[in-house]
Amino acid sequence: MPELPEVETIRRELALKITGQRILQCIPQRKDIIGYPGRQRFIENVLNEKIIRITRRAKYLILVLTHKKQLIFHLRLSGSIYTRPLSAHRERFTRISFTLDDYLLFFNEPRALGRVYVLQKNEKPDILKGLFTLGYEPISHEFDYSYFRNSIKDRKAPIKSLLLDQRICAGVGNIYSDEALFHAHIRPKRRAFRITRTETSQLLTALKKVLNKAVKYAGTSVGDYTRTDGQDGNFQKFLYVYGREFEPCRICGEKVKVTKIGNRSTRYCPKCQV
DNA sequence: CTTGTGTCCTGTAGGC
DNA sequence: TGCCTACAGGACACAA
Repeated sequence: MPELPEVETIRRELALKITGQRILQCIPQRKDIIGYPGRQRFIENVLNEKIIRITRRAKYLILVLTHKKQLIFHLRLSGSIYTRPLSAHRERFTRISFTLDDYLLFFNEPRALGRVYVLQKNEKPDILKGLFTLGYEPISHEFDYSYFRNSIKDRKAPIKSLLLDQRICAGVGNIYSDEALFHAHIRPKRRAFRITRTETSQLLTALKKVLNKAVKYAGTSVGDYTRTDGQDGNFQKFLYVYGREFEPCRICGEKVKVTKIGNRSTRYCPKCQV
């Protein structure tokens, strides 16, 4: 499940290889992989453009092309992006591939929910409105106490749901929301308006710490995520609750519990988190 | 506007 | 062994 740290890791690794490369060919293997525009226009817009730089916004990976076009990937649940030698063959779950000057670029997505988009300069299609309504990223300096406090203080939704809300915490997903709540000693079902100022500040710190550390360790490899070279990330060694249901809490030994919040499985320690 | 629920999609794990 | 169901996950549509 690629969240901010995983996408950032992919961005860094990809940037070293494909910055400056030209897109010579593009082969969508599944019609629904292209989110915008239609298949024909997508291919026309991308062909023969050069990759100027690679950026990231929340969980969106953005290749900035010549003419200020943007080639945007969203990996959703199980997407991965790889470079391969030009001689390589497409893989089982390759949904779209690009031939560059020196590499093939594969977008693999077993669940087929990931999408790729290409935008002309200043284009903001409705289908990508998630990208244009993002809040601040918790690792940014704009994501400070007053921003966070104001975003949650009058809300009665469970705090976990607000951490997953991309309009508030851009880039946070299921792994890091559970981990941050653990480190802040807050139960995920707590109604946001019941979180005290002190706890808000603990949660803010925990979010920043967990995400920065996960970036440093090249993300968390559980399930489908691997890096662009096929190596695993390393943050899974530092998980306290995610993926540890029924195991003893690393702090107090209590059995880690799992529950559902808004259809999302959620792990927490009933003793460490209040 | 807010909140909660269902849907998309498909491989895999678990039950029988 | 093999079939069936539930589940995982992020984003979004939709209802109340």
